[in-house]
Amino acid sequence: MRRLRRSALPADTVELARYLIGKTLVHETSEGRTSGRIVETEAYIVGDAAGHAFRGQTARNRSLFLRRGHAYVYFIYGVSYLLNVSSEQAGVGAGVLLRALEPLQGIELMQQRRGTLRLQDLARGPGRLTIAMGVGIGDDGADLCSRGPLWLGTPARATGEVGVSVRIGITKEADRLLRFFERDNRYVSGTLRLNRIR
DNA sequence: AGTGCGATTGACT
DNA sequence: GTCAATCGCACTA
Repeated sequence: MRRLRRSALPADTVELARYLIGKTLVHETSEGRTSGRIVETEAYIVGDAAGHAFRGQTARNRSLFLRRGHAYVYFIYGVSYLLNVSSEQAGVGAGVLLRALEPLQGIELMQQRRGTLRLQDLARGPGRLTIAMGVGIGDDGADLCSRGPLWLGTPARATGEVGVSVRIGITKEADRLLRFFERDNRYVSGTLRLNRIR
């Protein structure tokens, strides 16, 4: 498993969201290494009313405006941290939300962090994903394509068919088909109906 | 300074 | 299946 170069990342938000399915997310901390296959993403594109960059750059969302391949981490509902990958050129605000992982390495550590043994629940859902991976607000702005502790890696195995659906949990722009997932993967979140869609 | 609400989760019927 | 918890942020005044 090797680090993905920035030049390998598609320079378009939707293409990147699809591209990241099957790739790996790795985090190395003092507790150990955790990694997982990315099995579900959502694109938050330029001009998207549901995107955090829609009203321009602020202190909170500035990482979304970094060139592609940087982490944007934010706190939501007073409960969860969510991880995005910035997706456009510097100064343009857009990103890809990582919604679910299939655990690969450090499963015991993930179980400890999540307080459950169920593999299927370790990183199914964007808030659970960050807990399992030990990702927090301190990782906001991290470059995922440099030699840092948090990085994107090449696929651990072949990627299955990629499905498309509407995004989950939003009210604005709710009918856009900007959610991507590996079909028939049990670590994907969402309802059966959503995940049947091609 | 006050207010409304959100890219969720876990508990509960 | 439904629903409350919880708090930082952005917007209004």
